[in-house]
Amino acid sequence: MRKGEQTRQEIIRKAAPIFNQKGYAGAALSDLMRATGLEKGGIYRHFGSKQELAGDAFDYAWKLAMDTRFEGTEQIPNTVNRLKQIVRNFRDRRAGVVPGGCPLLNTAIDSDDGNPKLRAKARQALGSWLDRLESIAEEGQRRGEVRSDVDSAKLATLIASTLEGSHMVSRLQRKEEPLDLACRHLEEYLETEVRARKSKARPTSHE
Amino acid sequence: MRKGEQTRQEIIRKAAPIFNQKGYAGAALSDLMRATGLEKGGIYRHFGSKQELAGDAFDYAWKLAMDTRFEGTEQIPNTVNRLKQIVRNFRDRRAGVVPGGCPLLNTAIDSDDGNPKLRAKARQALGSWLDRLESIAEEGQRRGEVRSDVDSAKLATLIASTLEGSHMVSRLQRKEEPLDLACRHLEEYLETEVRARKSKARPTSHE
DNA sequence: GCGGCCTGGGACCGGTTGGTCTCATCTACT
DNA sequence: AGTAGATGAGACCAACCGGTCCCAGGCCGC
Repeated sequence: MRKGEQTRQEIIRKAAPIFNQKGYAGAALSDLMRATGLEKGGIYRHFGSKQELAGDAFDYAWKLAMDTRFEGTEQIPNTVNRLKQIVRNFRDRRAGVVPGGCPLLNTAIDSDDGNPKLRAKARQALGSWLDRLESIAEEGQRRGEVRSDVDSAKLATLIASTLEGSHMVSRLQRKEEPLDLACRHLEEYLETEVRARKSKARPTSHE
Repeated sequence: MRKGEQTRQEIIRKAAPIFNQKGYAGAALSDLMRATGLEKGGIYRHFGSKQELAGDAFDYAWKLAMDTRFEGTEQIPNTVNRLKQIVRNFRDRRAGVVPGGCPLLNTAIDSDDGNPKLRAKARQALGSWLDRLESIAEEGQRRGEVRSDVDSAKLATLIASTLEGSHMVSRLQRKEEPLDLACRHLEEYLETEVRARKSKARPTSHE
């Protein structure tokens, strides 16, 4: 049972960039065969359908993206600084991740009309991302680092939306500026509208 | 020569939603045949290839989107108010436009890897949008309605990025909130960081 | 090291793809 | 009204689509 699972993972790894770049309909079995070096039968031994493989490939790509975006942020003590670092990670650590841009953005657009299974996965992925951002903001409120009048869920949505939108623009223009701009905008917003004013709140130790 | 052109436009009109919803690879000739009520030969009489039709369909969809987004804004005298109305239009006037969401967003993602012709069209479309926003901001600066330290090009990019990103999130979640949230965020930003303070500047007549 | 199961190759399948071509018909100009 | 050119139907095409299946060979537990 070992070798098979190994091959399965390898197929997912090799297939993920294909789906991420060409979309579900655009990624032909022949593309996946070339990328994996396997024949059709070899692939279909491990997956019931193209759809199933696409789903697993998305999960793989998204996990990688999430890990990268949150990498090295857990140990940042101040929650606002942590959010700022997550924003910066989104901008800076795009290398190493699955080629083709953000899997969430790609899959959301690709599956928006006519692929409910993949759409559900994208939706769930967005949810997991928002939840993580939201819980950081909530933690910040409990610790007095984030203003109490901030709506954590809305803040999370605003951050994700802004990053994804500017990511799309950056990719279309093939320049960093739009994404960089959005990051700086978010950082300033976090600093001026989210971070609690220094007051009677317990002194916050900076990063 | 008249009837032919008429049919051609009709094909574009009917094809645009198909391409916008299913993407280039996902839109099959058979889909276009069903939508137009024409046989393959009837379609190919007017277009040299699927690609050419897709290009024309995108142009049509984008023109419609732009017209809708700027509808009724030209006559707003104050440029900051005009920008705010454009933001609100993006949120409110999505009905009537080509189904499937923003053609720019869809085509940008769809063509990002492997369809240079469509990608160029998307890029150009983004450019035309940014230019229009930018020139409004510049007009505002000339008239003292927009702060002189605002970078018009960056402002345009920030607005477009934020709207597109939240539009994607709204479509994925199938709820208005994220887009509405982003709009309010942009409106507040325009009000507090872009609009010139009331000072010695000539008194601005409000909408 | 033997035996059985797991694995992957590749022929094969019906359907569909984007695209071409021919020809009857319809349109529009004179 | 006559006619020449514009138009659209639909048969046809090779290539390719996602998917199935069987069998030879490799892997692994005994």
